[in-house]
Amino acid sequence: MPELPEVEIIVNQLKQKLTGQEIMKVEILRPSQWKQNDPAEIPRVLTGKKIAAVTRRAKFIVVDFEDDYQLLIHLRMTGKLIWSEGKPEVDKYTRTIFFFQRGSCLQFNDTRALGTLVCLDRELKDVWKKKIGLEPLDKNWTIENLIAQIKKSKLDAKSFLLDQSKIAGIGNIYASEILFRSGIKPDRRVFSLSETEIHSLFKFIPQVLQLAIDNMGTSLGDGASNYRSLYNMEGEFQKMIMVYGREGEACFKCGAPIIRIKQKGRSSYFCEGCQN
DNA sequence: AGGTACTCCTGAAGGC
DNA sequence: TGCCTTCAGGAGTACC
Repeated sequence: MPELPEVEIIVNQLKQKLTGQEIMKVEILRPSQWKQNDPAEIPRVLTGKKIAAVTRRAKFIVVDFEDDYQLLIHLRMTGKLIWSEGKPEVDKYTRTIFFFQRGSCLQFNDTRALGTLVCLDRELKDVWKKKIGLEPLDKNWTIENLIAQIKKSKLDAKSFLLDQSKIAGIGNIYASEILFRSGIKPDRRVFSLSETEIHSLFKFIPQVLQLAIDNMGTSLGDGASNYRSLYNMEGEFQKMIMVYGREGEACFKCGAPIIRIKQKGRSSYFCEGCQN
């Protein structure tokens, strides 16, 4: 499942390929994944548009066009972007294909089809960004901003980390990994955290995410949800996972069995010995 | 307005 | 073997 590190890697690769490119054709094989738009209109709207920039905000891939239109791609669970210099290798999970100059193309594949694509006009572009919280790898990641978010929340630590309106980009894998390294149990209410614990979060949130980027992301799980880069490369960070998916196995730090609990229908993994 | 439950979707895995 | 149910997850929506 792509989270901030995986999306960051894909965006950095997309920048190289897409900046300055012009869309020649769009083929939509699964219209339902285009939100807020009439999918039938999309090929006409996007054809001829030139790409000015590709960026990331939270887990969104943001494609800005020279005419101020904006394309948002969210990979959710199983979305993948695949680059081809020639003809695309279409399979049953190919949902939309973007064709560019010189015969290259970008395929959006998505097994579970939960990913979303949105085309926004000049009025709607960037409006959605107001709902997104702090970017852990940006300049606005300060202890003051984090404390401000924590003080007004009644959420438990795990739900807090997953809430994109508070902190941007963390998903289920990195939430458990961050809390383990911070020594905080996932069901702790954030307002009960000590100053030291808040400082741990402040430090480990960007540290874990950056470490995952440096290790090319996390490729975990079954074939369908397994992350791959734009060029179909696996990540390495799964080798550095401490708790996620390790229920019943021994904690690498203290040897106690890793515990799994459910919070809001999602699994959280932690070590009872190492997290308070 | 912050927090919660439900919904979308499909392959894998488990039960009988 | 095969059919059935359950599970996995992010985020938008409706609702309190």
